[in-house]
Amino acid sequence: MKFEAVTIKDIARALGLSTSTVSRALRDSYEISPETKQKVLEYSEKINYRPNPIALSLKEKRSRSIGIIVCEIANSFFSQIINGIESIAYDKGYNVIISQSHESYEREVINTQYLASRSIDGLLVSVSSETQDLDHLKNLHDRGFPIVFFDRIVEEMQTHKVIVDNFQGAYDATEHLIKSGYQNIAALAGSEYLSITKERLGGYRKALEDNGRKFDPACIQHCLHGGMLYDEVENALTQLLKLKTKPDAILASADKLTTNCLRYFKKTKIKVPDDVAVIGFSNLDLTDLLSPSLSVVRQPAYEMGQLCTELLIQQIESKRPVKDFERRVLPPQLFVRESTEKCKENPKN
Amino acid sequence: MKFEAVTIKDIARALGLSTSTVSRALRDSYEISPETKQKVLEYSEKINYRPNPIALSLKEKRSRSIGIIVCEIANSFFSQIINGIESIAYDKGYNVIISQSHESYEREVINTQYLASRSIDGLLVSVSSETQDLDHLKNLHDRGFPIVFFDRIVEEMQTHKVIVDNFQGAYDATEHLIKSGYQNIAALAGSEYLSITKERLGGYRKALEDNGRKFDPACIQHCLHGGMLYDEVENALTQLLKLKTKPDAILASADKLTTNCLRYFKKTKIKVPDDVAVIGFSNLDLTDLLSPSLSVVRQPAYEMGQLCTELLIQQIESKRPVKDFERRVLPPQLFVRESTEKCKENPKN
DNA sequence: CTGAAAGCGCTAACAT
DNA sequence: ATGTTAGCGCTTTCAG
Repeated sequence: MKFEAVTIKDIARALGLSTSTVSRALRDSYEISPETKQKVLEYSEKINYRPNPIALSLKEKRSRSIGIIVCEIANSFFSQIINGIESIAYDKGYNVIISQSHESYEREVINTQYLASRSIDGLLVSVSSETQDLDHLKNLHDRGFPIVFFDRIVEEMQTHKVIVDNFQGAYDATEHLIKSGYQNIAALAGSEYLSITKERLGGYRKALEDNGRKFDPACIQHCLHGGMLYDEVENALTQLLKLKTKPDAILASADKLTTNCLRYFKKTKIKVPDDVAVIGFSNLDLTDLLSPSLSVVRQPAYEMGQLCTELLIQQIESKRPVKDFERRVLPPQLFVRESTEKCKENPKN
Repeated sequence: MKFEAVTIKDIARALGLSTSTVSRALRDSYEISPETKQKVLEYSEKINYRPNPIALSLKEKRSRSIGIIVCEIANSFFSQIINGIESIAYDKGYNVIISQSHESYEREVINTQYLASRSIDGLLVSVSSETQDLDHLKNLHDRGFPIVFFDRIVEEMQTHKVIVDNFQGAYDATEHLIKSGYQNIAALAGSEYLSITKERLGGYRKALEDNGRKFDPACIQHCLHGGMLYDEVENALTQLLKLKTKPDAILASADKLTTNCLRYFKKTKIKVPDDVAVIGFSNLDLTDLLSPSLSVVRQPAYEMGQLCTELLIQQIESKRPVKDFERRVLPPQLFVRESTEKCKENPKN
């Protein structure tokens, strides 16, 4: 069942004008007499005329839509990012087409190709946990297709990039743990391939070293699927808790890692923060409701979404090829709550 | 910076053929000789030819994209619904364009018009809390535009509708509270305009009456924004707690109502479930992590998304106008957890 | 000031 | 088996 819309031709026929006159009248061209304009405007208003954007796209060779590739929209951080993206996109007359990789490299490739073939004007990408090979993106990029990376970026490609200062976020969190008196701080990290993982572990390590602690790689466990699967988190934590120097604090470096970490501790009746403290990167809106309330490093997700969209649209609309790519680094925020508070018997040192 | 893609014309020129021959070869038409096909296929493979979907859309008068209108994607229920929608849409070669009303009627109207003008082939709608006037949707629907409602439906329009059995969900939750020994069960409800609110309150009332309790309208408070604003929830609860028969249990009828309700109790140091029990409609993935863990009525969101998308695409692709509209009602699931467990001193009766 | 015609990429009816 | 042409809706020269 097709939905037949009114066209410029219908207006022309009804008013005894040519399509070009109608077109010009609608765009308020100076070449059209006021009376004709008046007539055209009135009539198209009456029949509720709307230009066909597809015809426009064909002509202008642009679709006014942008694609987004994220791992999962059912994730606070990404849904907040998407809110930011949409707010700018709609303002500028673009619509957005969202696709999810579910942390699968294969799906990321398929989605990229699908989006690219759907005539989007540009792409906002946060790569999947599994992604190592970047040909699917490089191909597009090499042909001049606008791509902006956010959050999980890729150093090998020259594009705009928007991230949070992951190093600093992890540094602050780790230092907070140290200052609160925790001795053995382990890291529950995401995929080793991800930029964010490397950056966060970098900050973790530096904070330890700056505070005279020794950095031990054994205190790091990676979860390839970024904590999306409960089992990988359980395995990782089991490993960590088996260490000779048993951790008394965990730094979880992503949303799902953090929540699945809490889930594991709840399941195994390990008390937070009495037995082990937990701080995580998280944009959950509910961290205050958990019990104990959760200490987190929070990212300005909405702003990140806005910023990368602005950069992308700017590039799409730029007259000449963009050569100067920006790397915008936003500050994370540390929220200290109960999950990293030493119990009263052992006050902070 | 435009991104110039390869067209059928380039292939034709390179191979000394006409565009129609190339077009036919690509679509494997029987009229084309095997040799020509071979050549065309090879060459287009080589230069990585992709048909321009916009040109196709213009020709076929369909865009192979569907629009979604929801209040908020940063809401578990809706992000799960969207996952379900995407899974089917991508399978069938459609892409989805999501827009958020943020519970504002005005934005819903703007988004509807925007989407409609972007040549989508159909629309999946869950109306905003504020929506009463339906002209923006009726206009489209009257012109034969495919619309499917889900979750927050609208009785005045003859379309496919996919919902959960809200009446039953609320009935079960209320009965569970009664059976657990709670005496004064109040309802924290969403906007009075919404179908789901009416259905859920219907179930609440019936369960009370079936169990010999009297139904008191004073025990219901509505939040126009569905709990999106903390203040409206705080006000509503303050009212409820002032009642002469102070509630010992709350039935919250939506995700945000539930979480903001917990937030209020946490803030005011009201103990759940000792001072007051809480059960809510919620699709949060974290209800088990809350403390006390939260009893909920959960909706099969993913399946709802899949189902409404199937119905929509079926209607879009139907040869003749669809007259028989379906109303699919999926079962909700009750999960009993700690937030509605009477403390040990007063065991269940 | 207005109209005719071409063209965006593709398909299909109509030649040949 | 292949080519020519028209047309999808719209804008934009180019001609009056």
